[in-house]
Amino acid sequence: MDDFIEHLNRAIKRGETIVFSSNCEIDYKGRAESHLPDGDRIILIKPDKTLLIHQPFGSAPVNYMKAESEHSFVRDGETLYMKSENPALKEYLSLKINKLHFYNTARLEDGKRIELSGTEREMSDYLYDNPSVVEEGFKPLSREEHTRYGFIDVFGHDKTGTLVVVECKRYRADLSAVTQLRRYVEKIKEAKGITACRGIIAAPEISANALSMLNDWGFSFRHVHPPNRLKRAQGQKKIGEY
Amino acid sequence: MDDFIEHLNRAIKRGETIVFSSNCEIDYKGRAESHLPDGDRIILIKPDKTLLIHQPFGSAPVNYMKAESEHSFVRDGETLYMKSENPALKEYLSLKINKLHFYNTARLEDGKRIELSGTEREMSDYLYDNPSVVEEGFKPLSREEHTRYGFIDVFGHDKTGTLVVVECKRYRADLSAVTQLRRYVEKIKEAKGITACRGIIAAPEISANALSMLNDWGFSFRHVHPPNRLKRAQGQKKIGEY
DNA sequence: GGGGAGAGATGCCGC
DNA sequence: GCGGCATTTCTCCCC
Repeated sequence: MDDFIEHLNRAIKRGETIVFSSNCEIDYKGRAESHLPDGDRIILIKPDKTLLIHQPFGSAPVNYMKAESEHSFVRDGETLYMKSENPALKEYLSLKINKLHFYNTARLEDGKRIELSGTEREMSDYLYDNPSVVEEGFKPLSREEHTRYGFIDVFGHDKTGTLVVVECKRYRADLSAVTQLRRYVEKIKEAKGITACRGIIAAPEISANALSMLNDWGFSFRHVHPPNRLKRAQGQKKIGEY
Repeated sequence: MDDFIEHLNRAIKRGETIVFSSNCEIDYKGRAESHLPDGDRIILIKPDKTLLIHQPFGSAPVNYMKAESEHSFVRDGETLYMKSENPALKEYLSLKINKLHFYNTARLEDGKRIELSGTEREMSDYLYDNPSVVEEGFKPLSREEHTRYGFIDVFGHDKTGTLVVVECKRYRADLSAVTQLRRYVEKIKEAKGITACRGIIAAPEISANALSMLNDWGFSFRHVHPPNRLKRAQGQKKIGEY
């Protein structure tokens, strides 16, 4: 066991990535507090000292520690533990390893960042560049306009000169999207000292309750889909072509 | 390579958990669209057919597929791919494996669920059971009261009989917490046909802008910490005791 | 580092 | 399934 401990602690120090699977129990204390009784899990320690613990189901880690934490394998009698702490964040985690199923360490290198398309940001760019999609005669003035009470996706005026706030959602707009829009419209009215300012939600869908709230407050809904405009290298295979 | 493909495809079918590391390129198309150039990553396939792909930094997976997806290893000439699809969600992912660093498969069993303490729910329970923490003379009427415009954490009346809506936040309350509170207060006034209803944010902290907005609307802030009341088995070691 | 908001958010609970 | 919302949210961007 001591050789194993020594090997893994050295791998951590070297900045290697460590994956192992074990039957374990987990205690965590920090922003919240948790206990997880024994079961089989996958544990991942990254070079940036992020720790992730996954159960064999679900997308989200059941426990984790943020980057810049400190991890070490220690023994207490015949029992093996992995202890993690992040003193700066006052977060602590203890993993009691009942049985080790497998482990691997490797020096991994990855300097690339994901290119993502179909975001809300692209949607507001699209509306800024194609204002008639919002409505005939719409003239955009700014994107991502920052106010002290939040920032506005697209801001402009309609064909009559009335100011318009557009809030984009890439999926279904909900109640909070409507209250968010309302907050911006009120703030614009206050800041400009005017009483007329329209509000528009631009999204592919809106929930029934959100639509009803939207109508109550005199705002309107515009059916818009987020664009997909990911540029791929010439000749590269597209998904589904295999 | 064919033996490897056969081995992993069988492991998937058997409901084993698969972890491997490789230099790879990733394309995804579904709710959004993404491309990630070559780099070293960790890939995890769970028995519930969740797929997670991690770069050697950060907490969140760079790409993933939800549970109930279909995964298979295939070769195209001398190149190895892992393809995933979720027809129901119209999501597709392709992983081109340039070099395999290591892999493991194992049958993992875990029926336990995490016990978590320090949540907002516990905080509203605490205020419901200890109303004087909200303010002297506060009488709670309900918790998690569901309205068509959202549900209210704690609802009651003060010592003068005026209705009170309490919105809890386990960490720092922000602008959206205040607009959320406002939505409830307005809805209560409308539903009950009254003009007097107070609003209180109960949280350990509140941002300066949120506090200013809170004051603008005549609401108030109550400094409250979320309780930590995780019950541990008698005699079990607490964290930090090692 | 705080503030504000999006996310391919995920997960939970209620209807 | 949708709806509404918390999350040890995480991540990004801007001040």
